[in-house]
Amino acid sequence: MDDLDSAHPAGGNGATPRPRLEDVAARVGLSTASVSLVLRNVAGPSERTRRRVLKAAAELGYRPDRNASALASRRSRLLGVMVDIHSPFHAELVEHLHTAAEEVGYDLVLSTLTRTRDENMAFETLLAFRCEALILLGAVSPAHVLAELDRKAPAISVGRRIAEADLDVVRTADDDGVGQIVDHLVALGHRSIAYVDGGKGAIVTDRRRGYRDAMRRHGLDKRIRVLRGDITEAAGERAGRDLLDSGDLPSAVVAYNDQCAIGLLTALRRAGVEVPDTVSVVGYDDDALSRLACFDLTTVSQNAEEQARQAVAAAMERLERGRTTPREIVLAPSLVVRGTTARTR
Amino acid sequence: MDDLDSAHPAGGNGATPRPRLEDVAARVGLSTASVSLVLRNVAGPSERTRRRVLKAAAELGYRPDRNASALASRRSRLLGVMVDIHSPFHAELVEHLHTAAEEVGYDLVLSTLTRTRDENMAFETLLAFRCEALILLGAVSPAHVLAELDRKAPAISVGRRIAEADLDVVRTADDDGVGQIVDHLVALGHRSIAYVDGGKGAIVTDRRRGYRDAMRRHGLDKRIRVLRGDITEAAGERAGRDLLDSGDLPSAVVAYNDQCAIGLLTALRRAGVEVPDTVSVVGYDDDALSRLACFDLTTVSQNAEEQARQAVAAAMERLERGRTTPREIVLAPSLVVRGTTARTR
DNA sequence: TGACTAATTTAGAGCGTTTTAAGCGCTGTT
DNA sequence: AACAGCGCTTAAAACGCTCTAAATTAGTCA
Repeated sequence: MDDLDSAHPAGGNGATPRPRLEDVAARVGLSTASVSLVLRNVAGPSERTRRRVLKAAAELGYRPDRNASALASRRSRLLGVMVDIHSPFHAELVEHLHTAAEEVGYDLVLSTLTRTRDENMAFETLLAFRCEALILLGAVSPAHVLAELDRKAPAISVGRRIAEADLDVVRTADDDGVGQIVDHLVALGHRSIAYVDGGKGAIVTDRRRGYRDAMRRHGLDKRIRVLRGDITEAAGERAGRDLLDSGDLPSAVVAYNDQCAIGLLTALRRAGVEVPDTVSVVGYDDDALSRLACFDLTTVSQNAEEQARQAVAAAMERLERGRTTPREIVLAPSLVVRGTTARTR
Repeated sequence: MDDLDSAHPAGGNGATPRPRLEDVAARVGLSTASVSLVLRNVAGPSERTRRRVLKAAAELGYRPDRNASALASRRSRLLGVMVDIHSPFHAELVEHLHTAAEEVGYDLVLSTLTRTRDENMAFETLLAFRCEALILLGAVSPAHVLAELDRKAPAISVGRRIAEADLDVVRTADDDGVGQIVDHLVALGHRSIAYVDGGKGAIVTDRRRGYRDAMRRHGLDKRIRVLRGDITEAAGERAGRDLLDSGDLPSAVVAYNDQCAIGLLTALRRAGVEVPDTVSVVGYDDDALSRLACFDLTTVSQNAEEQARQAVAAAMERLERGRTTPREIVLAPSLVVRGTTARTR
């Protein structure tokens, strides 16, 4: 609207074109092949050549073109990651995926789920980038869709159990996690421990089972008490009110996740119930909320770093060592004791 | 480790190679040029040809190769976005950037900031992908670094005022936002309104100025009261205690951001001060926290959607209409009234 | 010195697209 | 008769890199 109207298709500003391999080569009087070798750190070129090439490249501000090199080498060295950009847990996973991928010489392409972008779109995007393997965080697509995707590029599902999955899965043992919570509470002297359920899905089932099994293990079969709940704060509040109304307050409550636990906490405190003095509360996920000083929630961490490492490792096995039979990697979650659990009085 | 050890460089599983343009062309007995035209929806090919090509492409499951097409067309149709993946506000921006970019036929590449990836790395990554323009969310690099980057590819800084910036900037008027808060409080009858400061930086200055100016505008010069604070919950708690200790509780407190406001809220409530009955509290940012039922914080929204739209629009002006002189786009933030503000008694 | 080997270097053919310019068999106009 | 134009199609040359195979140079030893 302001200045020259000459079409600037891809320049923006009248920038000089980026230097190419050829420009670097011309500058040192070598072939592009040699320059390519030096820049990729391949054995061959002499020490003297290396130095000269590196110097020239630096002077020119040369920056290799991913596209061209991917095309020529038939390797994109890209790992596609599907994430829910609103999830703090995914954020942490991505952080560790980055470092794990970097260590093996790969770069990440992120494709986010939004209100208008579903999982299929994310898959399309990642495939269009010619990612060599796909890491799917919290994928909810049916098993056969994932299996089909896996046929186009090795896919690894992180964080979700998939029955009869025909692809790699990396996850933590949710039943074990809840088991650890119950153990912790029992060790603190609690016997009357209630559980607020999640909505539905594989994870929900696993965590509930973890609660039941642990209670039985401690001989507390009769004290098993599962309240209806969901993954939201609101559901936690409702469960809290239900508990208060019942007139039979347990000494500890375990919630399906942190959000729900926080709702629960709010409801209890509002009613004048001291946490953890009167009732202990535990969540699950160790999300950012639980760390806030005003909640300081005891919870279970899903061990993002280890899950990320394993996911990348699984991708490498498929990509570089040709593994074809799917694997399921189940990690142990770890209890994070904070301020909402205390010894019974 | 399990099966065949034949190298599978980029296949993973023994997948059939992806169909190319040539395969589609062969299937309908046309040249790749025609197929390319049809697939890109370029005028020329006849209706009959279009149908046949589309059918064949669908049957083969053809998916164009971004790399090859970027290389050939010298246009990547990619917008690079630098984000802090841990920021909920960035998450929202990204969501809207996606839809805005899609509308103009561009795709997004995300490069995230982590503990081990600084802004320079993010820039490198985005440039290596040959992004046509860069959208930087909350960039803190010095102005000259950003200006230099802008020379390599049109760059747009979102959310941060940059003095003497030699690149496009999209942001909201922070002083105006705080001004709106003060107006709201005054309208509710408040006169004694304190402000808890942030740490340091351009935004902090703007918001503090907004507070001061608004107080003066309402003839409340004498009531101006700025407390030391920071961007954390802990800082908010400290400020809350300072306020309580001072023995001179204002009827309303405005905090630099939501985190700080929540700390403040916690400190006040813990001390038995009713919010909003005795003291009103306001935050800034409208982040996910403020919406939680247990806080229900009155705050100011930065209008992510509009900022995202403007950022993409600015990029398009540079890319497709050749604008070269930098612009600064300042949007008005909007007050979100929730439950922590009330009429004075 | 020449023959032979080892160490470097490079020509050139792709990679899967886009794009330019030319070509198809016509009709219509000078 | 020459040729410009029609609506469509296509051959072939890029794009910036990698990689194979072959060429060149340097080094060693009799």
